Amino acid sequence: MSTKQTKEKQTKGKQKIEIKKVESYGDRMITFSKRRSGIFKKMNEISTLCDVESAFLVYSQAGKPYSFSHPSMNQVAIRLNNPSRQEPSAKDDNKTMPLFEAYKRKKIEELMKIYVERVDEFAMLKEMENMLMESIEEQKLDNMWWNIPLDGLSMEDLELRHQTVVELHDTVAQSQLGKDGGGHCGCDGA
Amino acid sequence: MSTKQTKEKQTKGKQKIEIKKVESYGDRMITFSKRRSGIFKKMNEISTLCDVESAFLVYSQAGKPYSFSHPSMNQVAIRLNNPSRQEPSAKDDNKTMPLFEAYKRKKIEELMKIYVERVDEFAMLKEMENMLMESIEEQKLDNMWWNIPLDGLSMEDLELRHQTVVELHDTVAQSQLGKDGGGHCGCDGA
DNA sequence: GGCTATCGATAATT
DNA sequence: AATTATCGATAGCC
Repeated sequence: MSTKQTKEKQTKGKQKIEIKKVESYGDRMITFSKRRSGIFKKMNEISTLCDVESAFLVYSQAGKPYSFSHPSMNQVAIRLNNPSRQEPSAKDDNKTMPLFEAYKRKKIEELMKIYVERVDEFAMLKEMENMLMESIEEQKLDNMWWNIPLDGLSMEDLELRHQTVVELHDTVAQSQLGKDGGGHCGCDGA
Repeated sequence: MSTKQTKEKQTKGKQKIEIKKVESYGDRMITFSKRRSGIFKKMNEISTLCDVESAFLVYSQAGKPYSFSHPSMNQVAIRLNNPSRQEPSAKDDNKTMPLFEAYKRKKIEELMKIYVERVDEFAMLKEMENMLMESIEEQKLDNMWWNIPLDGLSMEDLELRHQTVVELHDTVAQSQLGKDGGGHCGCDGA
């Protein structure tokens, strides 16, 4: 490596930046992507080095959740599917959306509550629940997912949850029709 | 760079380490403390630079939680979703709760993934779907609310959807069970 | 908790 | 996405 001569730098390298919102949408996405990776890596490192459980969540403006958790490394970045179409903030960056979103979520929460109650009446739910809990015993969830408040849930989350309820409902209903009802509730203990 | 060591360095500086559990308890605590600070800082930076919500949670082995969450509109959403604790003051210390909710939500994401898979394994969904469609054909299932993008929805639309869902499930429940909901399982805790 | 040398992360550039 | 040069984070020490 002795081609000294004109040591013109190819790049300025990393320059110091002010910590404030990156105005350019494209640059912001690039920064987000890179730093997200960096934080994932650091999360993994601190979890391993220090033998601790850790979780890291980022919600993009679109409500798209990225998450990391160490004890279950199988999913470094859970990405619930995204319509991936128009971007809400390429030019428009005001803060009215969050408020509206929050209000919508509240409404949806009410909706889900009633919805789930209806499904709950099918009563075979417990069977599913048991199967579920077996599958994820390590998670030690003391709350059923449908009892957990939906604050901040993205539309994608909601749709997925709803879809699951529908599927569950379908399955339960079929089992009741095709065979015996087995109409015991048994929804007591966790 | 060059392999000359004429000058005595005061320290060896940062040395490369293998990413595995730090065996010494004291060192592990130091590493934990330092890196935790570093991650907090990076979380704050990515939140500011990229205008996203973020949360970071670590449970030490002793079960002590350390958490970070970027403020901003998260508070608003939480408050809207918890009418019982509504307060105009933004000084509230409920920073931890949203974080816990976020952590739970992340767990739920994992759970849901497995859950959906399990339910899917039952594989009789399609058939039931058809029956469902027949039962409530008049409800126009192809307009089910979860298929409609909620972006520009008005509150009136939401109410309408809400009502539709309730009616839909009443109908389904009655057609399958021949009875309206009177008592249910008591699974719906707080 | 602070310091220093070095490693690792990343802004700028291709 | 890949490279480079620099900045920022931190291992080792006190």
